Amino acid sequence: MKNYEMSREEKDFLKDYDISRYDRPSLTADMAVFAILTAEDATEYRKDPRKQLGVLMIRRGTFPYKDCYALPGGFARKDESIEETAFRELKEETSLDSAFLEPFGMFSKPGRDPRGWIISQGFLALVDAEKYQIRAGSDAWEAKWFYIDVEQEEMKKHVRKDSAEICTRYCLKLERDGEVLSALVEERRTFQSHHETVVYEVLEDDGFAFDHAEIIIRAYLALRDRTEQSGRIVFDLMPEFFTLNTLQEAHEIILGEKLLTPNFRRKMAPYVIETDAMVTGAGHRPAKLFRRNLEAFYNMGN
Amino acid sequence: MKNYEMSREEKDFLKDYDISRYDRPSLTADMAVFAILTAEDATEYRKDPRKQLGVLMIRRGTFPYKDCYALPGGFARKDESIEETAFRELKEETSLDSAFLEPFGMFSKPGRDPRGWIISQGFLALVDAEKYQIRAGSDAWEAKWFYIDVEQEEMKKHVRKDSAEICTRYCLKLERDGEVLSALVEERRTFQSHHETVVYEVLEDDGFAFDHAEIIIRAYLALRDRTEQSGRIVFDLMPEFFTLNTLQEAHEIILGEKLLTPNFRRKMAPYVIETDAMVTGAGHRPAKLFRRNLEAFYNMGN
DNA sequence: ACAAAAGTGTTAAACTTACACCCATGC
DNA sequence: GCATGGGTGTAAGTTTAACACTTTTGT
Repeated sequence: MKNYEMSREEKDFLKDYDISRYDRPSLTADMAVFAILTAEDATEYRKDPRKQLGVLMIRRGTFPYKDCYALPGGFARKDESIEETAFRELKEETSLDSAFLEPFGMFSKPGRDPRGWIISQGFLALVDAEKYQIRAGSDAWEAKWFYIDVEQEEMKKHVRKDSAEICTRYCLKLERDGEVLSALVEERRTFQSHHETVVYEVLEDDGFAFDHAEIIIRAYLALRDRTEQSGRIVFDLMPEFFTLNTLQEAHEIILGEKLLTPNFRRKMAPYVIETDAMVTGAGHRPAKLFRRNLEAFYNMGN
Repeated sequence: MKNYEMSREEKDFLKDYDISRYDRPSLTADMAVFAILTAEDATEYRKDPRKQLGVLMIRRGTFPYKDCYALPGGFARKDESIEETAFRELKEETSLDSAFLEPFGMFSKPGRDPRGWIISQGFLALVDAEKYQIRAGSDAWEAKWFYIDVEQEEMKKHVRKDSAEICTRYCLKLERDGEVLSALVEERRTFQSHHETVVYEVLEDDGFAFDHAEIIIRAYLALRDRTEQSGRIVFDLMPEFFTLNTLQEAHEIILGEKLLTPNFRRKMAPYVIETDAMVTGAGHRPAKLFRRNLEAFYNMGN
């Protein structure tokens, strides 16, 4: 873009260029904000409170999907990139001003929004829930953490000579204060002449606005994928100082399986630095607090 | 979406809803189509022709960026998803009707297109070049394979107490029939309070339309990443029957390094099936032809 | 014969997995 | 004392990396 000189002719062309001749979509950013929440169970003697994955939802105060829950998000402006839209809207709607944000998918199925042609860039966002107390909603909206639970069910494998289809159903359930949202999302993974296409479809939906049930499932799968791959992403759910067991818990919650502590610690050792601080008063041996080892993060790439 | 019943009130709201009140971008899909090309060197006695990574470019016949080269791509229509746009445009502009297509990024920097607010979904596309002979262009455009070469230069690491920045410069060079396009793209990877943001900037540009130099670099990096991770993606560059050495060559070209043959073969063994066919007449020992083992591909996920 | 590429076997080092075990605290 | 979570060591199994070597062709 630097060395390109526009000719007189080209300038004239652009002056007369009317972009509104063509149909255009509206563009939005939707953020799936995850955090590790402590369940509000009765805390038994000496027993640590159970933790769970949470996702941030906003109750819609206006049509369409009034009173349904939607992901935080909003319309892009002309003078900003879509990443800037995501940051701005996150701050406006939830007062979160710093978070890990990563695009994970574009949602553009015709008919996904009853207001018209509206496409959305989905962002995966991770925050430390303790640090950010979500401001309660104004008249227009109300932000609220839901506990999220995803049940995965392998449906069927159609295998033929030169193609195959694998269907998986994800049963999504959000819950908080007696309020329950649920949905059933099907994933069809098709292999044809050896390459793969993935399609998602919402089969049932109770309480979600737009196609946000699908967006949440795909954000959750993206989070799980990234956690399996490197585990680095999980640090974005942690506060500045944390115990290795908290970190392990976060991994276990996302992956949905127990990990072996000694192995987990060895794997994480390069990414953390021990501090002198301890967590005491928990009814059992105090835990050392660690912090991120920044060097390990940026030395990865070589 | 299934179980949601619209109220009378909501229907009225939508009837009066005028989406054109807000600014809207135009939406395009741009495809970085890669293939392994055989260099047109003089073929020496008994020596296999050198191969190289190629990318498909289209010479622009109209303003803006007339006579520059752009990625194949085009505007989205109201009644299709962005994936459908990508397939349709690829077919229209290059006659490629089957390819691996994967979204790898959204490009929405303000000012990236002089015609106005135009955003683009980038797709990585891989094809077997031998199978698809690109049709020569009409008056409006001309599709052409370029040899692509990317030189990577680590610039600097600014490391401070709680943040770090790593700059890398990618020197992009496309070449074919004496025609040369080149660009210099800088990547700034910033670690702040332990999470990472990546920004790209085109520093120099000679012959590319729009921000397509950046799109090509990011597509290339996506391809390299996916190759490092699983290697499965490389099969999309292969014809139906191929030798293991061809496959290894493709890996080496993408990764930019030599691999050890015995190890490579062991790694690929589960994904390929031996056939009876052979490649003869090459002036050296004939090579067995293999084909993909479909089962291995879809069994990955469990 | 021999250059070029095709293809195999063998070993050491690195990493992963599994399990057994001890430690420190608050009630 | 003891339940609960915090924390370490060690051995077996698996994967990866490196290298040395044999085979088969066309001219």
